[in-house]
Amino acid sequence: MATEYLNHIAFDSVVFGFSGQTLKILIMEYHNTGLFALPGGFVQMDENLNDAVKRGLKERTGLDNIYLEQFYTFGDVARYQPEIMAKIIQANELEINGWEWLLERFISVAYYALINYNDVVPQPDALSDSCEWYPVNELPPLMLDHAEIVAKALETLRTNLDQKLIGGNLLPERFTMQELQNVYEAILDTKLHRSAFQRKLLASDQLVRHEKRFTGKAHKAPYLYSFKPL
Amino acid sequence: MATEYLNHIAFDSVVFGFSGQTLKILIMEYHNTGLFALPGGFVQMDENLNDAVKRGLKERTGLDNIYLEQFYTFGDVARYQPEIMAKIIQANELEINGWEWLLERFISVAYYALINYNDVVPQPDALSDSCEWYPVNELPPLMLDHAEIVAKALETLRTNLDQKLIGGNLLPERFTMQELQNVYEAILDTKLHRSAFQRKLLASDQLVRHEKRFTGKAHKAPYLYSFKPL
DNA sequence: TATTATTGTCACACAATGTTACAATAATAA
DNA sequence: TTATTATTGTAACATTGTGTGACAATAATA
Repeated sequence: MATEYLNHIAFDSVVFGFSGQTLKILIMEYHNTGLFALPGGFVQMDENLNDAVKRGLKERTGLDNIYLEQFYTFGDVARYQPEIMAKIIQANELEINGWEWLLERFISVAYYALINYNDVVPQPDALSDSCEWYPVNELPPLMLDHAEIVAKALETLRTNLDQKLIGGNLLPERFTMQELQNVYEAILDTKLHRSAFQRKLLASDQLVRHEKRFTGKAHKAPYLYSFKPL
Repeated sequence: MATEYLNHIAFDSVVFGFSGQTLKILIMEYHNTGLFALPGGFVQMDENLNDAVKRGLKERTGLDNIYLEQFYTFGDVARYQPEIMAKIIQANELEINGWEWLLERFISVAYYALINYNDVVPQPDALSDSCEWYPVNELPPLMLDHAEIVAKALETLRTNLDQKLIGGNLLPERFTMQELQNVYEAILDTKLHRSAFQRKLLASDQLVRHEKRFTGKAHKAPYLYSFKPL
């Protein structure tokens, strides 16, 4: 059991979703410990690192084909705090035998994922009570260096926003220009000019225009768009 | 001896230098094997990952305070090829006892470094014949996935070129605009327009202008510049 | 003193973006 | 049926950034 994973290597994932007007991420809480953490996991002996992360996300979200990007590897000695892992193991009333490898030092490769909020019912794992969405600026205190990991994920997401077609992965297949702008504004944490935003995205040749969406409100109905397939 | 390093974790560094008109990187060759590799190393039990990389670079270049950036972590199963490590150990006539940990699977965290070519006399280590500069587009065949690592380093370097003050780290303290443009052209592998390049860099407010450099040639002498300290 | 090669800078064209304005339109109210 | 309201799609203009070419300044040589 313990020996099927590569020692000293872990991964953590920052799973972004968009709901209401805010950017959210998935956070897990361990049984009876008050400890909050990013969903993560370990790499099997015969498994590619990237595949391990996909497997972990599938377990938490049920989704395949998730947009996923590796962004940094955290390897400070300060993240070695065996007391915390011991606490988690004890809170689950597990025999410490067979779990000693969890008490050693880990280097963690961090990924971020972008998913459609509505496609997912977050699933906790055996060690955790819950796996829930939290707005990025209302996170509970996170264990180890997980707050730093989230900060770096956000930073990377922002700098990648214009290059990779990030916006669409956080929305349903079809969306209005206003909805897309809301996603950009939530990620960048700034207001954008409606006119310039629309012009820029239409000129970028990434979008397909579809039918209008009639919401019943007393104003012009917006077109729906989708991202062109690669 | 073997137990002082974290198992399964390695690092590789792509060390960039600039000489003549070309971008070069440091490549090592192992004794009696014909194997070429990036300089790398392992992480001690009580050492930060970033510090391990700095230590490794210090051994190869003699330099402290190197500009260093982590860019990706390589974790495919395909990079597990114990025959190759066994060949290196045997070629050095070492007892296999005590080196078994080298025959296991490794995940490698990759960094790139930017250094002033003239400050360095590359030093091989105990296992290697040489540590030498190679132009980036005239590399020997590299072992494992090291060619892929170099490709990704170059890609990252290019996208980071305008944001981080990369240009200066590859040159002496003071340089001419033409020299700086040569660095940019070597990194991007394109020709740039002299006038636009000069205007852009002067407008970027990163440079300080110093005295002129008189070379003895029959034309106007260029100003010397340096990057403003952070 | 004229010549040569290179540098620093300007001028113009064109593209991208910030900013404002306005017509089109879906539902409601008169 | 028509006016009203809120929002959308797009055009217009200003500002900024970059591609391109031209030109005067200048360090050494003929």
